[in-house]
Amino acid sequence: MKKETVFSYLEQYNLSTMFPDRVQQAMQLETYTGGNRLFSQGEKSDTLYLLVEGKLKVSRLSPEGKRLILAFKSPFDFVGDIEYIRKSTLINTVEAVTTTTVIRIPYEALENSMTNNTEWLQFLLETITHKFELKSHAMNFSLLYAVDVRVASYLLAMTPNDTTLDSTSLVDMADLIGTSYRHLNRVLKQFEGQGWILKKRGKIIIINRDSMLKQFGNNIYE
Amino acid sequence: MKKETVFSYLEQYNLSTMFPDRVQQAMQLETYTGGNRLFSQGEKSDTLYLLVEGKLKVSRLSPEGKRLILAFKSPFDFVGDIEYIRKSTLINTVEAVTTTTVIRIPYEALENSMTNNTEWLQFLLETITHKFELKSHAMNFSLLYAVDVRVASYLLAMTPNDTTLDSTSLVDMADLIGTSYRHLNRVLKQFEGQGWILKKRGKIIIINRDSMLKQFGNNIYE
DNA sequence: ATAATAATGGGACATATGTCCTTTCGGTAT
DNA sequence: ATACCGAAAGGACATATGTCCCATTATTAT
Repeated sequence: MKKETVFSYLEQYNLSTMFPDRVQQAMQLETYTGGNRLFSQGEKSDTLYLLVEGKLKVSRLSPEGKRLILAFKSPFDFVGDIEYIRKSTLINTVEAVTTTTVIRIPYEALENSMTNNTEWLQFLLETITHKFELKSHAMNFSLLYAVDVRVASYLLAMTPNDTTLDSTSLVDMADLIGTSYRHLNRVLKQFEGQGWILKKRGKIIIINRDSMLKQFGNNIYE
Repeated sequence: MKKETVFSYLEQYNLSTMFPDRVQQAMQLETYTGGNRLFSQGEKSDTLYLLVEGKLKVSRLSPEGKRLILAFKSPFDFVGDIEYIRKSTLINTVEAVTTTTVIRIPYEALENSMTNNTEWLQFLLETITHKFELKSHAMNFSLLYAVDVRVASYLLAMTPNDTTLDSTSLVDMADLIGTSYRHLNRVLKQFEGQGWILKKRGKIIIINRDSMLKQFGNNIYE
């Protein structure tokens, strides 16, 4: 793999012209291996993260100790942006799922040069608005549909090209969907009975995508 | 009641200096009586609304025809902001609950003068980030807690000072909480049995706020 | 290979919630 | 007052989902 730099990543996303040199110099690449935390909920926040390689898991522990997985993030997503704007402590816990590279952008570097940069503000606005819509959609979806629909939706969404879903523990999947591990298992068993999927030691293979789509309609993407 | 003007409302919220005269002149006050729609989901969007008097109900119909109530809005909330930024069609339906006054701000008026106004962009950013957090919180809440907790939370949140909740139809309340009318009734009955509330012709009177708080803890505000 | 251990799957039961439909109640017209 | 009507409440039942715990399968150490 070629040696990437902050600059080359920024170029890749057409962001290199938006940040003045001074700001770019404050950015640092950092790599986390699977399972490691970038930060934990409740901590003080001083860095904006731009995910450029790998996959992140955003979760949150309720006061009762129940874990909710709020999102999986893929490259070009930001984390820490909400906290940056609201100047609040970190709301969620974020950990690397696979080996992951992020660009760390200290809030401090942004405060001086960027708070009056309209291009940057517009960019942030679009980013966060998009996040809001995703969240809205997720919420509507989970209020509207029962677990089986959500499971199907998840499976279809996570395998746009491929047919095999791996590296996702079922426990995480349950926490993302917002159900219990037990019930997820029940639903998957049922899907297997329908001949839609195959379960094999954690991996799930979609063997009849069309039937699932037919059964659960177009709910996946709205 | 004194005759309010766009300007006087803007003053009231410290917004008068942010908008140049030209933009302020494009703004119009409009009043809707209870039950009337400001707009419906799917329509083309060309106006930003700033709610200054009254109460709005934001709802959405799923493809299957099930209605979700997404929020009640009170003065100083915006509607149409997401659509403004994303340049999308209207996502939700918004109607007046009580007699309601809004300031209509045509997107067109903003496009010329405001897209490079950093104060405005920062303001919007904060507004939408706040919306995101509210939505996040609502979603976590409904994934985490069962209907009874949500009902209690709703009751407590809607009566910060007062002890009586009226003018909210139970049907709407059910749709907001994300449950069926039938089940809401069941839960309210149970609350009545506990001596926490009294139901009387649609109105609900909280008669034992402390017990409810004790039972359902601090979940209401996080 | 065998035993020990951890991860995964599933049975049994309790409960929460939804659907459908009937009953009750308060208001209104006659 | 009586009869009627629509809204609100509630009964009965089916189903979805959660909890607890035991069985099964894979993984590791010996």
